Amino acid sequence: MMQKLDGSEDLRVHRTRKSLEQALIEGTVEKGFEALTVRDITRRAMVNRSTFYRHYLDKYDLLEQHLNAIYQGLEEEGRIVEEGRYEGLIELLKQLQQFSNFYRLVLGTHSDTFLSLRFRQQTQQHCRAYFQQTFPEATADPDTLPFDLKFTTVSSAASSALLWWLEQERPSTPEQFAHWMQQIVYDMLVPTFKQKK
Amino acid sequence: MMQKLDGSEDLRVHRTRKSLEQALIEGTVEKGFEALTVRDITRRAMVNRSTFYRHYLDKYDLLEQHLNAIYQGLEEEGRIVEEGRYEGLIELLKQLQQFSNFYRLVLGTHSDTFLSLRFRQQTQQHCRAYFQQTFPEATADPDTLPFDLKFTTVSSAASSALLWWLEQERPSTPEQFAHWMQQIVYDMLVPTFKQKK
DNA sequence: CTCCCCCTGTCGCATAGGCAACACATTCCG
DNA sequence: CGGAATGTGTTGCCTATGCGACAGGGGGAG
Repeated sequence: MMQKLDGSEDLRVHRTRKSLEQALIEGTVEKGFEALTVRDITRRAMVNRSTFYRHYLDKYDLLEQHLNAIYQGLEEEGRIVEEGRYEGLIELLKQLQQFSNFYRLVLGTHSDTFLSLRFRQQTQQHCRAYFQQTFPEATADPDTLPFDLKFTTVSSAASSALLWWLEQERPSTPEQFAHWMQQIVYDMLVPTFKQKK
Repeated sequence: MMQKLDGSEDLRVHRTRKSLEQALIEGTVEKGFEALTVRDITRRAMVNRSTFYRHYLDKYDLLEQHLNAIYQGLEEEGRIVEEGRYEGLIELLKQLQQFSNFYRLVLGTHSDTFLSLRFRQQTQQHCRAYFQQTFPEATADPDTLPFDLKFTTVSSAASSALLWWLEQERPSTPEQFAHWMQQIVYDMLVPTFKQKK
């Protein structure tokens, strides 16, 4: 068996997954997510179809895992709220910007209902994890505003901000926008939690 | 042993070679061919360095094989001179156009001497093979203009035309330019060979 | 209805490619 | 000068991936 538990993957694995994600994005832009078949994806990625199934259950699973991966930088770099430290967020924005065609499809109002639903779920889930990690004390404390309430409003605001940014004609740089997002989130959180220190 | 002699490669082989060619092109554009190391190429291609050496002797070999591959469509599709049949040429032009940064470096007057020399050699070699195949009778016939003379002038003209096209600010479409090239080559060849029929 | 075509998942076997280590050359810096 | 750092080629072993075949499942046209 010998499961690899450390983060260092075999280079082949890394390359295969990246190719498939790339092919998913391009294919979705070209003919839409629902019309896209596993064969389409693997042909484009130059990966054998059987290999696809060694990594993913189906195209939905691929999408989900890809969206998960998008956020990992955020969690690793962390600490949006602290001074000037949001490299993770900037990485995320760069990824979104690079394939903005795709993510506009995923996020946008005209999107496939499945896709947009899934994306919002992912967004919320990751925001939740992030905030629980950043403010562990807030989760349990009954005196403050209910954690779930605060979390819901913040992640909703963040989603809207992202969507707004993606749909701009000439979007500002990831760095600039990251700064704005940081400010928004900061302003929302400070009144609730900051004074406790 | 069991050498694969048919054209159908293992998908992995195809993918690996494509990745390495792509990395060569991008790397050359970014930091120049001479400054580029094998490590650079393999890192960018997400291919292990040892795998590189299973396919190529060194970066020069990679370049040479890549340039060879570029022309294969020409030889397979063939028949530039015949009516409207130059799909191979169009494919070639599309490739050149897609990475015109790179090929301008390779072809251009300011290019690295090794690169430009190698490219011109390749061009001549493929032109020669092509013409020998298209006009097999001309090679031996002592009555016509010497084959080598004709071939030299034609391939030189073709190289200049290609370079001209690559250096245009707003180049015409591959289809349009292919048509022009066909006309040039046709006009050069017809007086010599066509009347023999 | 059947036939045909393309899709999905899954399998066993063959192999290309990853990894780690090697000797050796080179540059560069104290 | 000497050694750290980085590059080139090469090797042996292990494994992810390709290939081909399979059963099963829609749909579309006769």
